[in-house]
Amino acid sequence: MYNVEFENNNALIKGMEIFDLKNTLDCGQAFRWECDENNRWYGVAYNKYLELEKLSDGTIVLYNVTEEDFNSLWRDYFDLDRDYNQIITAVSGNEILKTASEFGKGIRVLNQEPWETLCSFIISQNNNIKRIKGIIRTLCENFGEPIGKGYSFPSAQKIASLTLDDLDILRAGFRGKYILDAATKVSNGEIDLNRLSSLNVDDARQELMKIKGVGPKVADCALLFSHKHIDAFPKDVWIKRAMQVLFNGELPKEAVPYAGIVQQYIFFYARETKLTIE
DNA sequence: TCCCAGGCTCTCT
DNA sequence: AGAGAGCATGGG
Repeated sequence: MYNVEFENNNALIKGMEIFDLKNTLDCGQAFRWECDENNRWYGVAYNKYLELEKLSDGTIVLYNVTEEDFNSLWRDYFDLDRDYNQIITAVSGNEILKTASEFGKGIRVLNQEPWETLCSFIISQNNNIKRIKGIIRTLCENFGEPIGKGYSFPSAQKIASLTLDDLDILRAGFRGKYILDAATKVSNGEIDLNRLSSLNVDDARQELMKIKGVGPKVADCALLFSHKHIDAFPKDVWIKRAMQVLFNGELPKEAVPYAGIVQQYIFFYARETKLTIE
């Protein structure tokens, strides 16, 4: 499927056909990756700074990573061991899914840090991606720790120690109180994020919805993007529109086993083609 | 200027 | 259970 070579402190991923950096890192599932003028992506995840790049021969280079970090962190973060070709083939029995998945081919669903993901998607509600990124950047710059050319995402404990006034700097509006409630419940153990991947998706969703400002959409994003629940299917305004226009409101049966992955293809397809109801 | 954004809470039927 | 207003703020 792919193989990895370690050379000069870099990890070279070869033969990884399905891995488009832009479509993966800038498709709205993560908000903190940036690309420099040399087409090199950089960011922080799980308190580690990383730079990465796709070479012209298709090799993906992760710069300055140990074999240990690659195997214990980045391999899972980038979902490298999932066979996306198999999924695309399986859903292509439906013509529209074939089109959407070919269009978004190269997207990988990341396995992100649970608290960061939950907090980020709380911020995302009734908001646009540009402003979501701005709020999260301000949050990290003010309350996280510098790492490389970036910042760590502040822990739930750290945020729980702040007041609503402290969060004014974020300009997050009504979401401020939701961020604090989430931080409090996560840091005092009322919600155990590490347990969610072992629960069924409905129980896990209910657990997250104990937090103020967390409804089904935000919960499903957290479950899909940081708890390996590919059976979660977040329904935002784009997906609702696309489902109506493309599928008459019902997800094709081919997609059900891979609902979360397919959701990303549909979301990407809908946004990139500026899908509207006509 | 106005409408909208990876929604949710609260209230009223 | 379901519908609808209100919400903070800034992007387009």
